[in-house]
Amino acid sequence: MKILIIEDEKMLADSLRDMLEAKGFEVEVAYDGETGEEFAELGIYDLLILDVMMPKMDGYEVARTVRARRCATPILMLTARSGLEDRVEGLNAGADYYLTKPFDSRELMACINALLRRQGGQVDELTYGNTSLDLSSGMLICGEKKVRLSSREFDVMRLLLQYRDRNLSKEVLLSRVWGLESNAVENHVEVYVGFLRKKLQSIGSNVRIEAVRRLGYHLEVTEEC
Amino acid sequence: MKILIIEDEKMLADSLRDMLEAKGFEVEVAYDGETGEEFAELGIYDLLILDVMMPKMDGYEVARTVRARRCATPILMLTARSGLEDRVEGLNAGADYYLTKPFDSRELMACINALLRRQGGQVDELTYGNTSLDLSSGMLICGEKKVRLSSREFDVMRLLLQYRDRNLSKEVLLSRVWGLESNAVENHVEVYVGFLRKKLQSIGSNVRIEAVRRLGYHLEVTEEC
DNA sequence: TTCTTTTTTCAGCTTCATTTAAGGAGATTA
DNA sequence: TAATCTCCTTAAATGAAGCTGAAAAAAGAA
Repeated sequence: MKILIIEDEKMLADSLRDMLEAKGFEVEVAYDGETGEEFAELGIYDLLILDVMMPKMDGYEVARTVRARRCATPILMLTARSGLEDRVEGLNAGADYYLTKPFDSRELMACINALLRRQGGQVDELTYGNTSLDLSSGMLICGEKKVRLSSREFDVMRLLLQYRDRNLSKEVLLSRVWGLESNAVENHVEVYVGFLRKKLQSIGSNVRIEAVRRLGYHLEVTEEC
Repeated sequence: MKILIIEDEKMLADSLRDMLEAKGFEVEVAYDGETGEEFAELGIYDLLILDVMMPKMDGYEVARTVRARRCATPILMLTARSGLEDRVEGLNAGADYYLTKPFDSRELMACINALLRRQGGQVDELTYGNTSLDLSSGMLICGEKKVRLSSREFDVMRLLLQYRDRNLSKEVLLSRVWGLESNAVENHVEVYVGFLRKKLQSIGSNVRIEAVRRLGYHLEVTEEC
C-alpha cells in the first residue's frame, strides 16, 4: 500500500511518515502543493494525505486539479481549520474524508483503514496453499489459472476452506450444502468431491481433498520437493 | 440513487428523508437497528445513513453485522456522541464517514456526495473493454458506433458496469431496476439481458454478459487473438 | 386519433448443473 | 480366504435455469 503525504510543515510530514511506515505502508512525501499534485497524478498511490494550508497551491486546489485529471485516488484532508465552511469546501473539492488537527493517531489510522478498505475493491477470498476461492465471482484461482465453480461445487469448496484442517463429515456437508429437507444421499458428496478434485488439478493447485474413512473430508497441501 | 436511513428518532428521520427526497434521492427509513440491518443486507442501497444510539441494536453493531455479511454499501454514521473513542469505534466497525449531530445540511450533503462519488455516482461515463455507457445520453458507445438504450436497458447495463466483475443476481437486479414492490419476475431480467446482448453485438463490442447458473450475471471482455 | 417505441407476457426450446445408478478398487473385518 | 464396507469413477437421465422470438399491452410521440 503506497501513501503520498502532501504537507509543507516538514516536522509534521516527517512524523506522519514515520508513523505510517511503522504500520507497514510505503510512504512518499511532497513538501508543496505543486509537487504533490504532479506526484498524485502518477496514479500509483492508494491514498493521498493532503494538508489544506500550503503556500502557492492550497489543498483544495490540489484536490480539484487532481480530480479534474480523472485521478480517483482517495483523499484524506488534514487541517487546522475546523470551520464548517472548510469541511464543506474540502469535501466538495474532491476529498473523501476531512480530519481536523490536532488529530489522534488511532483516529487517523481508523480513517486510513476505512478509506483503504473501500479502495481494496472488497476482494473477499479464502486462501489455502497456492489456491484461493474468490467469494464474489465464485472462481477458484491458482496463480494465472482460474476455473469457474458451479453453485454446488462452490458451496462444498467454501465449507472445506472455512473449516480448514478440520474434518467435515458427509453428513455435515449434506445438511449444509443440500439442506436438511433434501433427499440427497452421500454419493452426492462423493461425486462433487470428485468434480472439485478434477478442477483443482486442472489449475495446478497444490491443495488436495483428503478422504478419511468414515470421518469425512479435509484439505491438505501437498509439499513439492 | 437509493438511500436507507436507520434512525429511531422519528422526527429526525423524517426530516432527513424529506430533505434527501427534495434533492432527488429515493429514500427508505428503518426505525430500529434490526429492521435496518435486514433492509441493508438486501444490498440494494447506494448508501446507509446510520444512527449510533438506538435501542436493542446500536449503530456499531448494525455496521459490524452488515459488513460481516459482506455487504459493501457505504455507511455514513450520524450521532450525538462526539468523543474520539466513538469516532474510532464507528470507523473500525465498518463506517465510511462519521458525522456529529447537530450537523449542517450542507455538510451532510457534501459527505453524501463524497461517498456516492466514490461509489460511481458522479461519473458521467462507465467504460469496460472497448465499450462505454454515456450516463447522460444513455448511449452505448463502441468506437464510431452507438446505440440508444431504453431506460430499463440503461438501468440494467449501468448496474452491470458499476459492479464490474462481480456477480449480480437476478434478485438484486430486479429490486434495483424494477423496485421491491414491483411484480416483475426473473424472466424480465433474462429478456433485458437478451436485448442488451443484441445491442452490444450490433455495435461490435467486445463485452459479453455472462450468465452463471444460480448466481446471476456479470460482464466479461472477450479476448481477440 | 394513429404510429412508434418500450415493456411485459408467454410458450417452447436449449443447455448444462445436478442427480441417479452401476461397477470397480482398496481397506477392513470375520 | 471371502465377505463387507467405504470411497471413487463414469456415464447417462433429469430437470431446472436460462434463452429466444413473437405477440400483447402499455406508454409516448406526432
